[in-house]
Amino acid sequence: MKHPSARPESSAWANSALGETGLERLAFTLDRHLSVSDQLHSVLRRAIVEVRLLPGTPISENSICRQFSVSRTPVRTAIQRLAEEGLVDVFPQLGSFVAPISLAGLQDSHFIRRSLEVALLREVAPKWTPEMSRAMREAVAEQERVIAGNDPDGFFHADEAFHHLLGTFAGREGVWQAIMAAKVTLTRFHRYWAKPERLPDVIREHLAVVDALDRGDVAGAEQALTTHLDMVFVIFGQMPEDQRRNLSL
Amino acid sequence: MKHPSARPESSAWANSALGETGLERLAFTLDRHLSVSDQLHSVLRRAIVEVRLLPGTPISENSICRQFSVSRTPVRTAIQRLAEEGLVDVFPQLGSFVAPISLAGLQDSHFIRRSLEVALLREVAPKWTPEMSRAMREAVAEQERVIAGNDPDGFFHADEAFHHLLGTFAGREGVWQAIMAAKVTLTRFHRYWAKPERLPDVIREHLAVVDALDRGDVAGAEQALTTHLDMVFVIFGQMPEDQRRNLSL
DNA sequence: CATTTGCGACTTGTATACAAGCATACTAGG
DNA sequence: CCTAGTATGCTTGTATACAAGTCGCAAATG
Repeated sequence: MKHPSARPESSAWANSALGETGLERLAFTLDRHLSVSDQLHSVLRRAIVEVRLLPGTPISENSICRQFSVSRTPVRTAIQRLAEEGLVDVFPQLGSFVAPISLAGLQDSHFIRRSLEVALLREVAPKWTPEMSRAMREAVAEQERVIAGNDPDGFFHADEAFHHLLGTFAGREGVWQAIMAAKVTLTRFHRYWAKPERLPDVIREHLAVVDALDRGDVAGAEQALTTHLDMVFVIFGQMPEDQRRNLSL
Repeated sequence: MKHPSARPESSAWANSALGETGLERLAFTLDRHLSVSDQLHSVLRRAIVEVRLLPGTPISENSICRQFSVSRTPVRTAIQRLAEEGLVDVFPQLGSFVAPISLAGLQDSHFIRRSLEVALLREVAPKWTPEMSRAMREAVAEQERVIAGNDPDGFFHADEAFHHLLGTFAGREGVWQAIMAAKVTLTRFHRYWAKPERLPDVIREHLAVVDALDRGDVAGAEQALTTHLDMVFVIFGQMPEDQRRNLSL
């Protein structure tokens, strides 16, 4: 057995064959005045979440050392943090690999995210104010602007900002951070298989939530938010077989 | 300024004055065949969660090195993991300290835990079976047995087992693990200020949930679970002022 | 006497060397 | 040709040395 985890033999290995580890694109000059491990953690995390590093890609400590001209210690620190977040699987004496996007993980991630966001919504609804409505509609407007610019990175950011407002309005920033941590797997999936043609629907679904809140229709808002979030499974169902193989299911 | 965090000048410092760091009781011979960092992480985590190490206690890497006769590397690894879990605050060039139990953290921890457990309950209720009922009542019976034996450690374990069943019945083990991670702050609080006289009430509240589920009364079960979990704030309100000072509020 | 300045003992961050295990490729033998 | 054993290069885990920053106390200075 190669190693305990199911590792896709797909393009991840091809990538690692031609380049160093598929990280050669991560050109990033780091500031030696700040913590090296923090910067490495940030760079690697973004690369994994944005699926520029496919699931199963080997993460060689030494390769990263050579690439950034630092010692193994801060690299190890960064990888250990990623492992703690569930983004990297470490197999002693074998290697470290970008964690797979499992169906089970996706379901757990979705369940937690949906439960917590609905709970936030229920807290916010009774205190709903016109200012909140304006702020959320502004966030949606920002999304529309970004769609026009064809900027996927910007859209994900704007989408996150919209949902973040729920946490802000509820006065529970800590809960939002927990949501962010839990929905990482979900985010990776969306980044991996996002369809631009769905973006207008996202806009509509977001507006449906705000409309219901404006009407004071708590149940309707909850329903709208739930169906919006559950769309990920519709998207998943539309994913062709060969695309699924790059995930571990 | 000593360091950026609010550190209580309470018994934590007294402890660190007389002993090494208050860790001298952590007599624990570790197995050199297993990962040293894993074992240290486990030992320290238990000590913090069970509040044998009070909030604010300094965690000196070198002290732990001397105590267990290992190098700083695995000690650092363990502490970094604890920092990632929010159990330790690390201040570069200053020191590492057992994280305070803040009121905000307590509220977030409670909110997440309650939201997720209620969500699990809603999933389980429609598929409720007599076998599930029996399993939960057995868990409660175990708690009653442990109460008689005056074993606080055992009670917390049995209590956790009861709630764990919800995750098991829902078939969402990953969600339960997230709950476990989120409710750490809550657990620390309960361990710090648990009153034996409340234990019979816990039994009753648990049974109320099971009774409602047996009746097919989903709303009632949800209500029972919510009030049970919300009891932590009643307990908090009963805590005398001088006891609160050991927490950072 | 009050203030400041420098020394020393701590802290965490980083660099490097060594130990131990696993997978693969190669070689010798059947 | 096939198989078994070995050698080599990889991986992570651990140990140790050094760098850089912070705090506190003590001594020197105004």
